[in-house]
Amino acid sequence: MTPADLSAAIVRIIAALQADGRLALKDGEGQLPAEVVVERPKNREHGDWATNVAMQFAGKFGMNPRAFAELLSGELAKVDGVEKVDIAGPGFINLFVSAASAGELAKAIVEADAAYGRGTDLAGVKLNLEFVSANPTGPIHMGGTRWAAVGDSLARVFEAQGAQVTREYYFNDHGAQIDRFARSLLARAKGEPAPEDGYGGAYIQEIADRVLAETATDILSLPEVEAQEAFRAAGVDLMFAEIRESLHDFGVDFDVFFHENSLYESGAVQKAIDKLKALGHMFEKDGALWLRTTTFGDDRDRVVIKSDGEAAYIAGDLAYYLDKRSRGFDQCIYMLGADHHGYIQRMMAMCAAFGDKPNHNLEILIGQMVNLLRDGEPVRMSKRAGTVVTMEDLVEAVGVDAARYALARSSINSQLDIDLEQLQKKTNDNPVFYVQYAHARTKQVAKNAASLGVERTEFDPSLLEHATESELLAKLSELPRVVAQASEFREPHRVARYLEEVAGTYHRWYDACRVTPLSGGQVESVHRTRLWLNDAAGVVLRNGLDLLGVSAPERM
RNA sequence: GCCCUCGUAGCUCAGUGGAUAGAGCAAAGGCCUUCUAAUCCUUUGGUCGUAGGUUCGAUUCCUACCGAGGGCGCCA
Repeated sequence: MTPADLSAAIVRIIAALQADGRLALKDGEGQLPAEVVVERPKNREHGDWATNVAMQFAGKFGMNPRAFAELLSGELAKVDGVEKVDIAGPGFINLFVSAASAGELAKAIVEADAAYGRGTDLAGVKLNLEFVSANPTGPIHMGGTRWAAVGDSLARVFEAQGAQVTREYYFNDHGAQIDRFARSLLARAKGEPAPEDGYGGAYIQEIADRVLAETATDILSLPEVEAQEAFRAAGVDLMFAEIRESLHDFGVDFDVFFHENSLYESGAVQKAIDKLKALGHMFEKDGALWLRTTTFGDDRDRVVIKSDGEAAYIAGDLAYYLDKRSRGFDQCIYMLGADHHGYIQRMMAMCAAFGDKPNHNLEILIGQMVNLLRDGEPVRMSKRAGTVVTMEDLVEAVGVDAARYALARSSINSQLDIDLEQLQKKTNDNPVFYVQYAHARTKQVAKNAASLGVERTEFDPSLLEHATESELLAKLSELPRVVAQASEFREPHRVARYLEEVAGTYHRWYDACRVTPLSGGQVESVHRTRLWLNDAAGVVLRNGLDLLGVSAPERM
């Protein structure tokens, strides 16, 4: 009996009561949702599970919540595995299930193994998830690192719901930003200081040196313009290779690296503009070509082709969106930093102008900034001074697992403070180790069990009657719902928070219940049965860590 | 001025209408001749920014205000 089972039972009961006329929806009330919320009550004395379904739906049937609860509870009490049903307060229905029916879950999880926690909410959906997308002017900084961790984890969560996900990285290697990068390389190669608006830092020196070493011609003897172009071309390649390598080492591999320029070279930008013209959403003014985004809720119209004939940034976005759609993606999700929140309206307007559905075909997730601290003091970062803390710096300081976990365990709506000093000094206090240790413990317990002859040769769930076993089973039952919610709300941090709860519940169980008998003791049914529960906890911890891209070590 | 996000324990953060608001860290104390003590247990710690409103019920939804960060280009 899991909460999902109980929820389904309640839905069935309501349908049956409607069928035999004991319940009737009031006029004007639509149909009821397919599932009802069954949760662990905060106070365990209230029961194993509780639902507020009576308070929510009684009105729709023209009843008061208590009476509705009475009607439901009579039927619920007949459900197999339900031991007792209480009604409390304004109409809470509190359910008590037998240890045997609750314990069945342990075996089910072990047998489902990697499939436990997966769902079908997004079965058959083709999703495009674009994240990081930093231009190759330097290494990935903390902001990009956060999106790499969160984005990849979100992709994994979507995949766990059956979606076919393409991880995509959009970049540009031309333009003002890149010019600054190229000028900085050139200046450094000549031994000059970084340009006023350029980039500093050791990586500029490294790239400049490598460009000089790996290029046959003597770049520095070329005319200024040609030299800069040589540094741009070679420097971008080297920088981008480094970025890809950093991401790969971070456990994030993109399916598509999309080059903005390809949209211009293929004529896709012109096609997108033509399409919008045909739809009547373009107009000319002051020598420029505009998209009338105000028709679709933007607060001002947007220039697509500037009066000097050059394309504005949004021109690429128009074509890029159409390209994604033409590749068969029903949903295109963009993860952007808070400094891009002003894009949302124009992007949604663009989506609507093409006749698509904003917030469905196009979805934008805005993530807040990462603040770096050192001993509680903000670290001032400057691209020019080269004091930017990068993905590699973070990984070097705390390792991939701790870095990904620290970045993925908080809501993207919140600014995140990362204190390098603290993470370096107190790695043992990092929550990721708490979770990983719990997983390692399940493995070592299983190993010890095997060596002492405790095997999963029998399973008697009625023996899982200790309070900590009830708690552990209840917690393990939540994984499918947590993953589904993480997917629905685009919030992978829910998985991390859940794992911390699982780890705590597991540790408490471990403290109270032994899988192997004390020395000299006989191996009994309860030991063999508990091994199933131990292994089930291991499966849940491993599956959850997988969703975060964090390793599940066998021992620590 | 307008727009977005945030404001919850000393710190970092969970909690998108339910019962007595949680975790980790920090502080104080307690358990290893028994499967991993990176675990566990106890204690201390709160005007959920402020003020209204919506309702059976609000940390959660609405409004205003205060505070923090970000954004309001024919830049990319």
